[in-house]
Amino acid sequence: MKSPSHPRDRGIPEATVARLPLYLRALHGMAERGTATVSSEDLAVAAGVNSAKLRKDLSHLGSYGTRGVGYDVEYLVYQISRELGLTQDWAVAIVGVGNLGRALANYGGFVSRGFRVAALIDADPEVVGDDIAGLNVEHIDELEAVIQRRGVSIVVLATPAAAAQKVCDRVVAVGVTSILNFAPVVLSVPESVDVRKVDLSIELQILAFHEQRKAGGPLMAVDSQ
Amino acid sequence: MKSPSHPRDRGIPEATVARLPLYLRALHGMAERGTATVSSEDLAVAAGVNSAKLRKDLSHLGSYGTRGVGYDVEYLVYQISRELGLTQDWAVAIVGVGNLGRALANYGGFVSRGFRVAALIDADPEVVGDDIAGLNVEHIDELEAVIQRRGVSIVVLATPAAAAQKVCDRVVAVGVTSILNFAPVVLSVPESVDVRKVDLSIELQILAFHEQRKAGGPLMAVDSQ
DNA sequence: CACACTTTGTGCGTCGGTTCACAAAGGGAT
DNA sequence: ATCCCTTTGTGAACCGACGCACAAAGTGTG
Repeated sequence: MKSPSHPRDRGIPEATVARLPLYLRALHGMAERGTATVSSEDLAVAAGVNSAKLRKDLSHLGSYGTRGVGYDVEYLVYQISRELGLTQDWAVAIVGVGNLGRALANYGGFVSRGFRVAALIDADPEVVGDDIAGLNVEHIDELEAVIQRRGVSIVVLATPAAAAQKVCDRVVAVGVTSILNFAPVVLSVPESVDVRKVDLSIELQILAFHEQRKAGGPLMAVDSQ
Repeated sequence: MKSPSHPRDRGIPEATVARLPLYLRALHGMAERGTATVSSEDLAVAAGVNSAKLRKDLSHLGSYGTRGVGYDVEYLVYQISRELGLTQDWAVAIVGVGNLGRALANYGGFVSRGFRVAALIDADPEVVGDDIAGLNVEHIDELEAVIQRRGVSIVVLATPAAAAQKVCDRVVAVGVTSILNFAPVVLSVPESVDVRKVDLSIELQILAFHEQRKAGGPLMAVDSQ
C-alpha cells in the first residue's frame, strides 16, 4: 500500500536515526586516518553494532555501498550528514548558565558538528553580562528577542527544574520546535514539538539497578550482613 | 533458564527499569505535596507515560496497588527505591574534572538519590589538589587505590575521548562493573560490565534530523492537493 | 570469458515492548 | 448483604526492531 517506487524513502526508523550519529563519528575517525573505503563489518565494529544492523540502517538512506568493496568513507560521511541535516548550521541557545550550562557552552562536541552556540541566557543578574566561551550572557527577559534575532532553532534547557516548564512554554511560543532538556521534569509541549531529555541521575539509577543485581542477584539471596 | 515460579520475578524488562526512576521522581513530588494515594492514571500523567504501560511496569515488581483506590505513594516510593537499589548508598567516582566533570560534581541530582560523589580524579597537575564541591581532586596515578579505598562501585567517565578507553580498562581491572560514559567513544569492555553512555552531540543531531524534516518535509514535499 | 571470491542489500522468523480492552477486586452507600 | 462505581492487573493483538542467512552484484584473476 505504500509507494514502493521511492528510492529514498523518508520513513527512516527512529532507532536508525539514533545510530546514524554513531556511524558518522566512526567515519570521521576513519577519514582522518586516511581510510578511503570501509566494509560494513569494520564500520560496525568501530561503531559498536552488529554489521547486519548497520547495513540495514544504511539501506534506509539509499544504496550507497558497492558489493564486493564496501562503502566510500567520504561519500558516506556526506550522505549521513545530509540526512541528519548537518550540512546546514544550527543556531543553538542555552538557557540556564549554571554549572551544567557553562559546561555545555564550553563543550567542543557541539561545534564540531554543525551546531553553533548562538546565545546564552540566564535569569540571575549575577551571571547576566558575563562572558562565557566568548559569548555574552543575556537576560531571560530578552529570551524571545534573542531567539528570533539569532535565528535559534534548537534550545537547550539547563535551568533548575522549577523554571523549566515556564521557559519551555516561552520558547515554544516563539516557534522553537526542538528542545534538549536537562532539567529533571517532564515537559508538556504541543505534539509538534520535539523534546529529548537527558537525565544524569536516571542513568545512574539504571546502573545501580544492574549493579545491585550483579552483587545480590545470581545466588546470594539476602545481603543482610 | 528462567525461573517462572518466583512471585517477584527478577526478570524486569529493560524498558521498565528505565522508566522506574521517572515514576520515582513523580512520586517524590507527590509525597512532598502530601498526596497519600495516587491512581495509575494520575501518576502516568505526572510521569509522562501511558497509564496501561505504567500499570504493567509496576506489575513487574509485584501487586502493590489496591483496586478501586490506587497506589499508596509512600509504599510505592519504598518499593521502587528498593528495586532500583537506592536504599543503599552508592559511592561514585568522577574521572576527568574538566568543565563537564566539574558540573557533574556540583550537580545536586546525584546526591538527592542514593548517590554520593566519593572521589574526583584527573590527570592534569593543574587541577589535581583543587577543592571542588568539597572534594579534593586526586591524581590519576591514584585511580586504583582511591577506588578501592572509598568502595567506589560506579565510575563516571568525563575525560577527553582519547583517554577514555585507557581509564576504562583500568577501572574495570580493579573490579568496577558499572560505568557512565560521557566521552564520545565506543568503549570496549567485558560482557559483565555495564556501560551507559550519554552523548550530548548525538542528542542534538537527532533533534536536527527531525527539525530538518519539519522544516523541509510537509511544505516542500510534492503534494497533489 | 568464466570462475572464485568478497561484500552488499534484504526477506523472513523472532522477540521485546506497547496498547487496548476487560475481567477481577476492592470501597462505599443504601 | 447487595449493588454500583472505581481502578487494578493482565491476556492478547499489534508493531517495530533485530539478526540470520542468502541471493544479487560487484571485483579480480587466469
